[in-house]
Amino acid sequence: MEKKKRNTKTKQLVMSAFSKANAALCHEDIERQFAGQLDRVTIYRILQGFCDDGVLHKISSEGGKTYYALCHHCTHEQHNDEHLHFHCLACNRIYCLEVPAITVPLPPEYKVVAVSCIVSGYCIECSKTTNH
Amino acid sequence: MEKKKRNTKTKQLVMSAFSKANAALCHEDIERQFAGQLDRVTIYRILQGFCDDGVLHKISSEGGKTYYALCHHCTHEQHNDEHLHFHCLACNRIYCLEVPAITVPLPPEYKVVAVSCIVSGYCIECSKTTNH
DNA sequence: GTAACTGCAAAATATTTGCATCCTT
DNA sequence: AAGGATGCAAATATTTTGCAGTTAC
Repeated sequence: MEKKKRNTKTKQLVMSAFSKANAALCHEDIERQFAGQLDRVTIYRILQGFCDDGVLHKISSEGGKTYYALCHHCTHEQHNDEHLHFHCLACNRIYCLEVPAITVPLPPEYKVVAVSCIVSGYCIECSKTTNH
Repeated sequence: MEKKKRNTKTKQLVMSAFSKANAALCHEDIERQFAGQLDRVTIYRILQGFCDDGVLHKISSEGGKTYYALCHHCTHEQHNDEHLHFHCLACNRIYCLEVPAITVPLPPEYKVVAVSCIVSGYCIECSKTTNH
């Protein structure tokens, strides 16, 4: 039997950060944003809990850091993580790309379960304002 | 000016592990393989050094662990990390795929610098022997 | 001989666990 | 009231830094 989850003020705070951010956030981001307000350990647990609920999904950045992003297309049963992520090297934001999932041309003997993909470069806004 | 690197016995040991493995290895893998022989800190430094030299490249697995793999197509100047990696969920090996780099269909305003991609599933060997 | 490399100690970070208390339902 | 959630302390794990002794060149 699964634990019944509760809708606490603390969770709402964390969720609000994601709603506003419109980008993936890491533990450190949350901790900084709610410094003095939220305990470090609680944040770990809430982030993990949201992942278990299918509300957030984990993204391991190229640098090895773990980020979390809202799941817009995921359900509790099925994580739809096939979508790509973009990491802007200028503004350093990581967010989900709304492009169709890529298909990798592999020999048919392979059984593909998931594809995790991060494109890095310069996002639309940063391409305009910087000279990359 | 760049530091002159030396070809030490310790580095040769670590390199031999990669040559034999034919797969990506993490710090823990190396540490286990040479337990009592090599210092943990030395391994960290050698792995980082090999990356700086362009001999190894880093792979951040979906689980957030950092793996290292031999660069067969990379030079010191240019890391060719665009190639994909495969993570077998049965034998747990991570290795480079020899398939052409994927192209992600993004709006032209994006400037793409690199693509990091891990396909997970069941490799050819494990697809045969297990019933996935 | 010189400078890079190594190993040990220790510091700095990051993550997890236990438990008493608090708060949602 | 019951049980999940939180905060604090502490344990554990991971990575980095400093430094003295060692070794490749």
